[in-house]
Amino acid sequence: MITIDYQSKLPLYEQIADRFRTLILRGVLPPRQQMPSVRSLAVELSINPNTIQKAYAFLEQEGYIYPVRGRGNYVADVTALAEKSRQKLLAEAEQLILSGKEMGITRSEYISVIDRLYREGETDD
Amino acid sequence: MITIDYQSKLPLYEQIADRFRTLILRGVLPPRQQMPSVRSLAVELSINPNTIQKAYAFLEQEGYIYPVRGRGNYVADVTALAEKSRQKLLAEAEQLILSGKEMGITRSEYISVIDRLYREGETDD
Amino acid sequence: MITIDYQSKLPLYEQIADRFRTLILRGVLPPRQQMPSVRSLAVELSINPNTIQKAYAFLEQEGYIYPVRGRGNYVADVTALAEKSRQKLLAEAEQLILSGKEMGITRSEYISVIDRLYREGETDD
Amino acid sequence: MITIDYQSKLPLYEQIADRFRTLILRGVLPPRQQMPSVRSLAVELSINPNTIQKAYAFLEQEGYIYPVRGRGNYVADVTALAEKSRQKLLAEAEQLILSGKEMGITRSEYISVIDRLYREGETDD
DNA sequence: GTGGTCTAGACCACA
DNA sequence: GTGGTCTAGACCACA
Repeated sequence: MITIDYQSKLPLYEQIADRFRTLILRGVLPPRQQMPSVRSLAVELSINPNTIQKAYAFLEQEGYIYPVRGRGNYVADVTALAEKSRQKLLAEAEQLILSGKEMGITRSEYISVIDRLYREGETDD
Repeated sequence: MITIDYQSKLPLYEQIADRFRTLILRGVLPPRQQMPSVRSLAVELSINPNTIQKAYAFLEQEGYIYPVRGRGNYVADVTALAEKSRQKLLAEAEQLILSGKEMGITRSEYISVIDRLYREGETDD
Repeated sequence: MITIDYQSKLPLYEQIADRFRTLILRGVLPPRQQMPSVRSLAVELSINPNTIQKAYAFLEQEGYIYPVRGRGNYVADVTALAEKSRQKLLAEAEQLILSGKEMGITRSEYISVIDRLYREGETDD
Repeated sequence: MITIDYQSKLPLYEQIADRFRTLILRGVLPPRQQMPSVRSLAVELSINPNTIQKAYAFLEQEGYIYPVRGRGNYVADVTALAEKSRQKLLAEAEQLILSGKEMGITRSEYISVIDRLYREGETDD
């Protein structure tokens, strides 16, 4: 479920938090589901429990999970967060596309990238 | 020409290198133009010459600038680098768009963003 | 393992990087082995940690070592680099031999040097 | 006769001295021939006369040229130097070949390089 | 404990 | 004046 890339420039705790954010936003981990315990995950990934703790602290602070005294952490209801995350992605894409425009990437190039990514038999639109 | 954001998580030398990369790729700093001297820029930005030095070392290593003994650093011919940078931007955009797709952003949403950014009287395509 | 020549014209960081390159290419430092920490090596060689840092930064950039967050630097798998290094040595030898030819060194002189160096009971060929 | 490579890591004065050493050792500039004047060469190469001066100072100190008060610099008789230079080249080649041996370059590889370089219709041996 | 960033400041080679 | 190297030392993030 969680994989660590030791070559990555991202710190471990951020990699872990990122991964959980995605899993939660996509509903793979649904609301009210229990998160793996800090210790079990630390063992599973062979990393320091402090690092897991730090990732969970961020997730809690952002509203992705909530702790239950003596029982562990649980996935929160993230409907609001999902919308916020969507907006953030769109804003980032806009920035990137603008940079590309300045580097000479044309409208058609972007359109064809989008068409390619949205093809594959799906009808997201 | 160069501004420093002390709030940013990016190290100073990287901010400086990033900024110069953009200026060079966009042709604001054309090939063979002399770069500001390490010391003058250090004074101008009120940061340590070592930090400028480090930024310049990266730019040199990446092929954006070249040193001339006893005279300073000069902007290199970056046609090849520009193409590489374009590819990188497209790849990043692809990643971002894919994430957006997973978060429920539709094809039309992306298309309308692109249309908006490419309108403005220009005919890049 | 590492020695510094203060008479040399080569900067310290380059001497250190050179030495490690050799040790790694020859397999004395095998892949995945931990490198001495920046600080311990600085103490051992009585030079500034920044200088070691610089040497390590080069080695990393060249692919000889890789950093692991919070744990230190480790020797990379350098099979590809070894081949590249071999090619470089051959090219340098070619240049040198050509210069020698121009200075009147004969084919037999070179052959006898090679025979002497490759004798010693070994059968590299 | 002399070309400057501004990309080279070698300082200009060393490039110039190197080039003259080669020309003198090969007899292109024979003993007692006058060297180009410092000023004329500086103009021709568009570099600072101090740099030429420095190159000539090294050449004089090594015995390749000698100054005649009020008349300029002249090529010295370099028979002895040629032998010394030959020895140096052989020693360097030996070092390089040894390194190559350690990197797995075989005797045959070296032999074939030498054969290739000494073929070309010449009979240096 | 590990590396990464940065400052202040010195000293040097080169042109 | 130009960059390059190095020291001493501080401070920080990460594991």
